[in-house]
Amino acid sequence: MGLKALSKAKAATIYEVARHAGVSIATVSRALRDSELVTPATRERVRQAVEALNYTPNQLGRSLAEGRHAANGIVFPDLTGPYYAEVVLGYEEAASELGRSVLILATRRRRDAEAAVLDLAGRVDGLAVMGNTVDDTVVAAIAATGTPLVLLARPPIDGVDTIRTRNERTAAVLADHLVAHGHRRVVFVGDPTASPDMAGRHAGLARALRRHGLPAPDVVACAFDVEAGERAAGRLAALRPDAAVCANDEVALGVLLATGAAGGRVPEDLAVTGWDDVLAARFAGLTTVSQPMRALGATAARWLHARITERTAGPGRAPARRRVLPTRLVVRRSCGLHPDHPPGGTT
Amino acid sequence: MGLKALSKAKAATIYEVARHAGVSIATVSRALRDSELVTPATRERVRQAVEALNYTPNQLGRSLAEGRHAANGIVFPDLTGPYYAEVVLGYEEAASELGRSVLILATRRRRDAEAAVLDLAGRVDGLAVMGNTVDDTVVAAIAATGTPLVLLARPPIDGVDTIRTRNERTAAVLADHLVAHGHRRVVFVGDPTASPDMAGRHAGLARALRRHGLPAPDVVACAFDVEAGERAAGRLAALRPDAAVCANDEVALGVLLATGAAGGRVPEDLAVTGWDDVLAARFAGLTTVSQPMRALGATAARWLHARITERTAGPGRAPARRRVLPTRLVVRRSCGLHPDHPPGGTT
DNA sequence: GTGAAAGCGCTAACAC
DNA sequence: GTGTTAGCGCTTTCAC
Repeated sequence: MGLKALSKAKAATIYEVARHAGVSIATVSRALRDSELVTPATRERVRQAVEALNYTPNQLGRSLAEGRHAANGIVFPDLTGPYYAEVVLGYEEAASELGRSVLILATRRRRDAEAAVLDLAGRVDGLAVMGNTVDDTVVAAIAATGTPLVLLARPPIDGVDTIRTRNERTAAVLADHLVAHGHRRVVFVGDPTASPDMAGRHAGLARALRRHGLPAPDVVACAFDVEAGERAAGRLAALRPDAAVCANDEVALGVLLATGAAGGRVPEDLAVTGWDDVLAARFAGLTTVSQPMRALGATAARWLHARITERTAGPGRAPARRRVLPTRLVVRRSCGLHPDHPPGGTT
Repeated sequence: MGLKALSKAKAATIYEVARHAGVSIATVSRALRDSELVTPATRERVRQAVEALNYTPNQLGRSLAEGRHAANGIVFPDLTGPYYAEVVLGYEEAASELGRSVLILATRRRRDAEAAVLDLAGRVDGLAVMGNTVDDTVVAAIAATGTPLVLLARPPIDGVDTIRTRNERTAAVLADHLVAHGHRRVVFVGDPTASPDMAGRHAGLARALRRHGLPAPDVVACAFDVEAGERAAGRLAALRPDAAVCANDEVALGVLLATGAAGGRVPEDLAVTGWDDVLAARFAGLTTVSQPMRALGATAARWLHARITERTAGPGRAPARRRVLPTRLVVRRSCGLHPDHPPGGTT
């Protein structure tokens, strides 16, 4: 409404294209999509008008008329570290192959995560929600509106699809491995209450130790980054453990760093393991667990697509799906010296 | 149109809320936003109706009416490795603080990147486009529609805001450092033509070497991941260099791995440097360059916001902005042994 | 094959 | 303070 209205370039609309081409907006719309119902000559006129006016259809108008967003959302806590980035990447890749845009939302560092997620839900046809972001009431509210949802790495909710990665069982395998190395005093470094994944890792560890007749692991609570791991190392050392099973690789790398700085040797004085198999784990010789993060995201996108299309075309709603993706122990030298895994090996 | 229409939960609209609350849709709309223009009693009735119907406003309708998307887009090649993830994170954080959703688009592995970017442009109020994604004609076409744009890590285009990180100058500093270590035969591992960033790193290196009276660096072309670096190591060794300046950390880590596997020692037999300062660089003792990736993304989001708001409120269009963010050499042991930087130091 | 017109869900004048 | 109504840009019957 100011003076220099000219300076505000205004995107062309379908009306201007229609006028420029001497046809109706319906014809323009058809020429841009229906293909076969328009004369080649007309189509060409429209094409030229589009070109001349540098026209790009406004997706809002289109989506509103079509009753769909052609977009999916994904909610995750953060994007630091490769874990979430990989999941998002897998999701984006699969979604865009299915012709859908992707909206992202990081909840960490956000006071109004709940409102943001609800808002996001109003902008998409389907939504993936990761572990530690918003609580079940929010998820349930969204599900109740009919928006297809898939839960990633979090406990199932009635009627909602869920995909997780194997935590308990692989944690138990890891524990068996540590026990085979002769480690007896095992400590869990991380916060079992912070997310379902963490709870599962801790539970699997405890279960396996008990099976071996060993006491439950002490827990050194800490956040999930390298610095937290470094800080936790002191409290950890006070417990005089044989092995530190860390909640993820970042924490394990922090423990590695701090232990080295304090003159301790890994694995001779302390075995250390992580989770995720980030790139740095390879260079630190860290024993860890690799997860199919890309597949997690891609599966979510495909399931959502199925749900979205079944809403309009399908014979009704299929029952909620559940899937647990396998994880794999990656043995390197930080868990103890192996004859068959020479130190420095990078698997 | 099927039989079981019931099974297709339909999101409530503002009309149903209005009917349920016994008011008009305008009142509902106001109660949901205007605040002060509605009686507390009315507001409460509306609130209850919203709750009862589990109503979430459809953002399409809202945005169409308001003439804005309240969303920003960002286009990047990929999300593997921390580089882009960090940029995207910084962007998302800043954008969501400004009340905008974020749409992402990865162009790698996409045959129709151009169409996808144009489509994205129609879904947002502003768009950030990173280095190696689509070419200038696409960018120019979008700019011509009036959609605010900011270019990241790519050469400026007339009238479009651009933010880059310092490549040439820091590459020269790195080169000086290598020369000070006594290295004379320096090879660039990477593809200078692959992106503006890479071109700048190569150019800065060449310039500094020339200044020292040394020949221009040989180039071992390679892609940008660890495996590419490992494969490049053979061709690299054939050149018998003193130092390998790698295009990024992934490549450098690949060279490190392959050199070690072949029995070579770093830095005694070969100095190696990277770029980006990924987490693994710290554990590999890799000399590298750290970039303010988060700030890159955040700045982009803020500039876009300013452009978007000036479109409707401002006194006209401000001239295109340019910014180069500083980068910093991170010296570790892979570039040569320092008295003041003991091997194993992690800066 | 093409045009006219009715919405899609919402906001914002403009009345009352 | 609240209701009516005219769009926002597009798709899609329904006529011609």
